[in-house]
Amino acid sequence: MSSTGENGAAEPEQLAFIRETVRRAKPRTWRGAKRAEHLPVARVVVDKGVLTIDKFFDYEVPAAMAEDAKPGVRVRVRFGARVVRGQREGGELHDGFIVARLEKSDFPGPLAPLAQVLSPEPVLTPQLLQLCRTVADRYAGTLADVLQLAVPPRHAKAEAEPSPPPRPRPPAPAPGGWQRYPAGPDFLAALAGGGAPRAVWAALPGPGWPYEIARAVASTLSSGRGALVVLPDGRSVARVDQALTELLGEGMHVALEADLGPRERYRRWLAVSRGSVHAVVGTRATMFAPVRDLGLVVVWSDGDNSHSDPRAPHPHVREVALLRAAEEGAAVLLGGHAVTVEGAQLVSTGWARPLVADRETVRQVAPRARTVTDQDQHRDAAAQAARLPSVAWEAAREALAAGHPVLIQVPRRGYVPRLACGRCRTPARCRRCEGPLEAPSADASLCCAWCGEAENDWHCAECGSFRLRAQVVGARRTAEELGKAFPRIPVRTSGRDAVLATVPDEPSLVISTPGAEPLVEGGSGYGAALLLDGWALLSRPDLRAGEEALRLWLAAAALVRPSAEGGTVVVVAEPSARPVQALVRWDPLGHAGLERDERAQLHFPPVSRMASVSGSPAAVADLLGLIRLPEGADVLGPVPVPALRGQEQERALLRVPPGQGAALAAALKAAQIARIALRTPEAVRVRVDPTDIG
DNA sequence: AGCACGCCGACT
DNA sequence: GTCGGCGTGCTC
Repeated sequence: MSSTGENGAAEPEQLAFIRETVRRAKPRTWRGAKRAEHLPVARVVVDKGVLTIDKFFDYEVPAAMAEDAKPGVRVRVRFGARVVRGQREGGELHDGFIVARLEKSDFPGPLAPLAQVLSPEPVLTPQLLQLCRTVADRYAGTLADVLQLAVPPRHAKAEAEPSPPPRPRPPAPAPGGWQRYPAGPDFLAALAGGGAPRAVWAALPGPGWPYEIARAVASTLSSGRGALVVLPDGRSVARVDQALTELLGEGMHVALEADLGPRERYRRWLAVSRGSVHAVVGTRATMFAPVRDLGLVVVWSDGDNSHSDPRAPHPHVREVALLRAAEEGAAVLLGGHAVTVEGAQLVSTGWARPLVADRETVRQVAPRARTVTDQDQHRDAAAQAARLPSVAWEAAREALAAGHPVLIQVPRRGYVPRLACGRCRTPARCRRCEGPLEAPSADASLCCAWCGEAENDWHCAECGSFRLRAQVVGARRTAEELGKAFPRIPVRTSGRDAVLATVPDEPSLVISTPGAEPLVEGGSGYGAALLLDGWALLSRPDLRAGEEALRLWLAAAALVRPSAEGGTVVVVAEPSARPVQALVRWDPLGHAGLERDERAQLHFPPVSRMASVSGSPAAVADLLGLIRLPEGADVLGPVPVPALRGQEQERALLRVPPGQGAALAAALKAAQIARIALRTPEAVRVRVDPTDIG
């Protein structure tokens, strides 16, 4: 029954036909069929998350499947059968993977036979299974859920194609741009020598970082091991893909972009799984790519939210990388222009070494950064028309006069508080529930976006001012206003729906939301960057607001020419704020270290570990009543949170001291299982490492 | 989740 | 006696 997977030379049409037949045909029941003589039991992970709560199920291997039913292959099994008049009947067909072949089962009852081996391709390797198990445990999730993230859907045509033969290992590359980092050449040498160094890398500004990543990959390949690079978006994947092709030529690596289409994606994934390719670059799902003999894991810009998977149990690429490196003995390179608090934590515990340039090099390569508050006098009439502080206006004018484009970063609408104090920028909040205030129409009175309570005589809780400042001005209107202020200078915008890849190196205004900044053609960089409305980023009600603001600023500033070539960054924000200071000094590691120390004192993650539990008040209370928390755990809340689909919602945060993260996850999982057994109807959502802690 | 088995009250 | 209430437990 392995027709679709045989390496035969069937024509495409024929394969399509076979696939259709397989899908429609009702698999045999195999009742009374001969069973396999050797290892007649297949242990199966059934793809049915919640209700089977992470148990394996044993099935009998019919003799006809003895060859194909290897560990790692996809199978279909009947599950939930009942006995009618002494005979087993029915049971729903479910997909699953064989995890082991056994001589006998420890299940006391009679085993049902496997219904079907979908394909003889062993896609779930022992290492991948182990990784998924570890990730599921880390996030209090089920193995089946993680498998769905880790193993791409099968594509029969792609599977029928042979993968190319493996290429010989390349020679170790020269250090190149790594020479700019004192510890860089040694790091590469360790990779080439088969070692597993671990580093947190504060990448210098400029277009070099994809090439540094490519050299780290090439060094690892030269040791005969494989490498994995995970980036937050398709644009950065394309840049590293390009750098790898330049350094290693075609065929040494594959890129797993999201927009490939299922067939090409699976074809490339199979090339990795079959060992024909040893280097992979891609977005978050790439973290699970079954690279053989893994020597290096690279995560670029680990503070980027795209590294957090939106699907349960929400694993984060950085955490999977660390778990995987530990399991497979691989090196780790956690890089970005910014450094996350988690990165600083790895450095402070000594688990990873910092990979940073010395101050002198940073001064040479980084643009000059200036700060300005937006209350500064708009002396210049043109600057006033553009709503720009005059310092920013001057910087833009100089860069344009020198013949270079100017980048203007504008926070995305909806990313920031809707209304804030006109004097001190403190977000306007509801007096009853702390929700954000909003003005439904231009002249209507204020009301709370969460609880709807009207607010008729607002004044600032911090400074007492009665003046409100409206929402951040979006990219579109900024473009219009700047266009008037700089007549005859082309204005281009790049944003979520229409991202510009590059702009020419000529005078123009490039207005962009964070993450959509175009590169300047020729790799030379912008003459200046204006980072507008910094107050809005800094005042977000989020634990990570400062870290995130700095990350977005550094990403934009990294595209600007060095100060020696006149490159200037102007950030419109309170000059004394810590992220603003870190931008001026270009000291991301120092900033992350300070944030880490502060979080440690406040018992916040990542030093402590947290999980959130949310759902109806009754369901949350129920789970909190059942859970047996580890020593030293705190329960914060529950507190009401904005209603979901009209249902009242609460959320509690659970917090454990360092080293108790695994115990917390285990306790959460046990409590979830207990709840299902008690058949409490309403679901609770459990999230380890919640991202939106106010 | 479904869907069986199991141990106590009012019916033909 | 026995039909059926849904509490409890299982699904290989």
